[in-house]
Amino acid sequence: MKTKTKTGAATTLPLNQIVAGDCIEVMNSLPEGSVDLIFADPPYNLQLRGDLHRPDNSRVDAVDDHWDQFSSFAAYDKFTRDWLKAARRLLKPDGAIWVIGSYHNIFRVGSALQDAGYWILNDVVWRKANPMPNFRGKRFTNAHETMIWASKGEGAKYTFNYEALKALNEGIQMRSDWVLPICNGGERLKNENGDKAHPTQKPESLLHRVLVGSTNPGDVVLDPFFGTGTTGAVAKMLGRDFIGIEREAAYRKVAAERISRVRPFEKSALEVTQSKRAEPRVPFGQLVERGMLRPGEMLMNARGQSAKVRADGTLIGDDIKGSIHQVGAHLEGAPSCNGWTYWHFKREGKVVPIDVLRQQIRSEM
Amino acid sequence: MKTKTKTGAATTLPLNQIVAGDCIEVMNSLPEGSVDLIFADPPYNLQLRGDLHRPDNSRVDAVDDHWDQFSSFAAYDKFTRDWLKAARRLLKPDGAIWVIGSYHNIFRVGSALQDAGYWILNDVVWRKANPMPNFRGKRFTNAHETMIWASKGEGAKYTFNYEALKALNEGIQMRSDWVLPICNGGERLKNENGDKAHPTQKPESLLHRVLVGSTNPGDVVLDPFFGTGTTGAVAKMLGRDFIGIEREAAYRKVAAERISRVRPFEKSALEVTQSKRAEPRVPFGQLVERGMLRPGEMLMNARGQSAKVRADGTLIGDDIKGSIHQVGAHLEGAPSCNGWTYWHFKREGKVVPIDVLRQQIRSEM
DNA sequence: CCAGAGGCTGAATCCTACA
DNA sequence: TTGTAGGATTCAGCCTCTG
Repeated sequence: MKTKTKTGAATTLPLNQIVAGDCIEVMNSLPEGSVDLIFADPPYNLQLRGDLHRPDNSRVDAVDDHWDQFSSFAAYDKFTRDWLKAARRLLKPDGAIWVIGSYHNIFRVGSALQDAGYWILNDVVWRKANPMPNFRGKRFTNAHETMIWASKGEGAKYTFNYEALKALNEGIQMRSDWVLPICNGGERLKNENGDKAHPTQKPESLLHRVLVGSTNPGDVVLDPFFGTGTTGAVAKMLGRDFIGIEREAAYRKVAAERISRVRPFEKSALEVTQSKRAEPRVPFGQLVERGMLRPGEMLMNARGQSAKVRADGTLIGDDIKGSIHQVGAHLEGAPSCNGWTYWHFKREGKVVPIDVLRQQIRSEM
Repeated sequence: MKTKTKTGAATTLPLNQIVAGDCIEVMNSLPEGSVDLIFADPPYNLQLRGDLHRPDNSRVDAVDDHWDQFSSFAAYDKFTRDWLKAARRLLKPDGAIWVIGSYHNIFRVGSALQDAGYWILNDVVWRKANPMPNFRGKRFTNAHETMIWASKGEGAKYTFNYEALKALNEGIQMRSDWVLPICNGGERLKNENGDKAHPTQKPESLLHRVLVGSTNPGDVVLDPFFGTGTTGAVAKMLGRDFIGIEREAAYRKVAAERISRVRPFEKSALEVTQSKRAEPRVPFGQLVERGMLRPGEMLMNARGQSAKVRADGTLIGDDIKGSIHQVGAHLEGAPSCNGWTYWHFKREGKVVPIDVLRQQIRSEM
């Protein structure tokens, strides 16, 4: 994939590769507006507690000193603003971002997202089916993490495969709280010592839902904090291209091996339940032009009211003329109306919705 | 209750009263370090655009009240910082605060809490059992709100009634996600016209859990955005003292009447029992997300017919696609079909019903 | 009196292609 | 760019009404 930029940034995307380096520098080297989705699991243990260090590495001693506390948050905020800015430059106009975090950092991230111009679409709670208990009994079991899903800005388009997510949820629209188990068992990557390879490896089920819901096959998904590469592994399974950025060589190695073992799902299984909005538009007038309905013929609604079809594909009722939608909305006193399901015609004694005729035309297209 | 202050602020706490006025001014007039718990439900700054209609064309009654209008994030942030500062002054050294919000405002609130020196103990998610759906199918159902629980500062003491909460939760450690119904039915307060008295009344079950968990009988609980007084009503029931602050006379009136009707300490029957469904619903799609079945894998029925699993948890057969139940019903020519027992998959040469996988998921929940 | 159908409603940043 | 118009879109709980 090649792209021209005026900034002199690299013109080639390192698709399905893990790039070594600092994510801000790497993102700034990639072409503007070239990525469909960013999934980010940023670090949050940046000196927020315990031994506090200022950016210049001098130690902060007073733990309850407001100024020092603020300065450490300030360092984290700067880091957050910087990578979010670089990420936003990379996104296509209709791209989107997901960021995951816990109460330590998610409020900083959410505020920075809004300040950077992103437009929050949902916050989604990952409700862990099997979290670690709070052993000391001093707080609630920390049983969830928070994800923020945002478009590039107010009014920007974004991908949302509503029907696919509804199908994943047995026909009920997907909610903002997702119950999924944490990553353990065979999915949890181990290093040579048998220790876990990464402290916060995310489950593939989480990424599956994110990618099915907010990308399409062939989309480019970038993860600036790649870690052990869950994003890349699931992207490969689902026929999406990924770009991973990771500073630590050890993580890159584990991730590369992991992804090389992934077998993509076959292409036909990636086709997903489509929305009706994706169907081609059929003007009602075509039904008249094609002789499926005759000018002068009467259509009926469920209440027995009727309107007459005119040669130009409009309807005329007692006191109104207009499109099938307009006349229906008028009769119902409603702000809008789907004329296709509202109006019916008679054939061989049966009352049939005109949508049947639209389906017939679509099947011939 | 009398308290000395060096600021010249009032020396008497208006216990079990609803104070009229701006919450910042009122809080600054009260003695420093005099309150055990603050529960705050501040304006969410929703920024709604046009009207929204349900698919049946009825109009959604939006929260368009003047008190939720802010000109910018900066204005909202200043408001937040100001009331959080006044609140912190009021808290005893071992006091704590709860703030509830949605993604529109909670990230601003959380950052401001941290910047003001509060120490976040947990974020707690209220998972609504019956949220309003997303009518246009453009986002996830907004099915939760977030509460932040914070102590006065790092290392500060706070009240946490671990055992009481564990008892409330049928002997299991209370988690950071609470499933509770929204406030409707007889609990929802109405005005003379029969309209809801307040657009965002919180359920008593929510406050019950907060107060049982983080206060003791006789503690002073302050609510700076009192509204119709859920905090006061539950505090009275539970033998805590409350202080309400509310600008709007209409809300104060409704709240005062409500609280006067409350009889303290009928401890039973308040907590809405967790509808612990014996058999929680498991969407078939979860088997795919969790890697128990691969997209592209074939399922078989008893007659040897098969269908292919897709990435969104639907099946595709020779001439039909849909849920496991729909495709099964189609193949049988039956009006319905239990796909869980109808479909089988192969593992290690054996043919196993997919219901085995559902049982596995349920055992982990 | 009970069962079932039908109506109403809830903190919501809720459309988009084409002229 | 902006305006117009096609037409797609909902879950759970409680209340009222009807048979």
